[in-house]
Amino acid sequence: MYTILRQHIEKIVPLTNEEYEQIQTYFTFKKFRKHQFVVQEGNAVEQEYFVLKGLLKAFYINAEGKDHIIQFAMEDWWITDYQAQINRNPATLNIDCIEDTELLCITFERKNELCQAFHKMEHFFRIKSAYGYIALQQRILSFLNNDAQSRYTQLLRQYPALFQRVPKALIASYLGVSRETLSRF
Amino acid sequence: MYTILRQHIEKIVPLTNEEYEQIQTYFTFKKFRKHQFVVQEGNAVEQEYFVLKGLLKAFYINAEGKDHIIQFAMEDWWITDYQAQINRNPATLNIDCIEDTELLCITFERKNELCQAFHKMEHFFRIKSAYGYIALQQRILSFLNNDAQSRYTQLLRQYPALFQRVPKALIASYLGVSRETLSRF
DNA sequence: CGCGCGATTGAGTAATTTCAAATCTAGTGG
DNA sequence: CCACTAGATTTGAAATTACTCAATCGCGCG
Repeated sequence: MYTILRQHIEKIVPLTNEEYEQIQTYFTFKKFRKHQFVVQEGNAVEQEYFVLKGLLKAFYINAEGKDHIIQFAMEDWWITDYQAQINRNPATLNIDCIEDTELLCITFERKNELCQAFHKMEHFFRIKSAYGYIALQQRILSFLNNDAQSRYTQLLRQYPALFQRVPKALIASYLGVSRETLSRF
Repeated sequence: MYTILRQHIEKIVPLTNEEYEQIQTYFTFKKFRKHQFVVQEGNAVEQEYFVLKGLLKAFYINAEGKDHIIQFAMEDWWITDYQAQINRNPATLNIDCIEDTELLCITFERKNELCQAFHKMEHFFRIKSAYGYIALQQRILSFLNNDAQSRYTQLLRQYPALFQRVPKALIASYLGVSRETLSRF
């Protein structure tokens, strides 16, 4: 079922009912509760996740024990430790749930099989990756170009929904600013 | 022939001679000289570029006229203003040659046709994009996690070749540091 | 009421920027 | 061989930005 996944895919490639029927079978459903970890540093990363409902963060904990948020993911977003997954390394990131969350999960192998079986899906993921790449370029640009304050207002403009759901300390971590500095904006 | 392109693709998908023969025809060859622009802000971005030889930089010029380097590209790398290309917008980036450069060029449409005709190539570009995405995540992480100095030494470790070919002012621009600060490391 | 979490405020400190000037280097022409 | 120039790099000093640490505030919930 999961019409949210179907709609998400169909933004890029149209699907017949039969195709979607098939595609769906590559995914498994899983529920997580607030504060629960989906990926944990040091462990193998088998799956990639599509968010049906809820909110997660991916973060890195550095040598001094400080954490930096690399990515949020809410409904309609994909998330995992891609670096670890592709290279078959243990995770360097942690991913946990900021809210109760429902995910569709697909393993690296199953995703490859899916792409092999459906050229359409290979296309879909190629385009998705390209959009992801562009989004990260924009984020890098905002590091290069803007000071903390304008990164903040820019994020506020781009994802107002996030600010309703996430404590400001996490926003600060995502922007690379201390929470004190952020609260002075 | 362009064996560098073939080898580059074959790091991810094996090709028969006939396949490569075909694939090659989707690209056109073009030479640029040092300081020449490949993409210019405000213009349409038709092509994506694969570097056979030489060195380029992609940069953004902000309202105050300062420029920030988003990407370097040397042999074996792909470059264009992806944001502009995918969304059919005028370029917001500039790309110019730091050295005399030889490129293989492919238009957005031809790349799509190539991916349509060769599932293998769609796969290739999906994997390439994923690696690109990961690399940008790492770069963001180094903005979040490290101060300017350790970003510098990290880059030095990762791409020593770059430092032989690029003036330090450009490295500074890439790292988001003033050239004066960089020269004090 | 009081606890706990998130957010804010203040003060001192560290990192980086800016602007200006000095130095270095490679290439050119006399 | 030398003087000269343009570009790149370095250095100095003041100003700015953001950080850290510590304390305080505000609010919802048991």
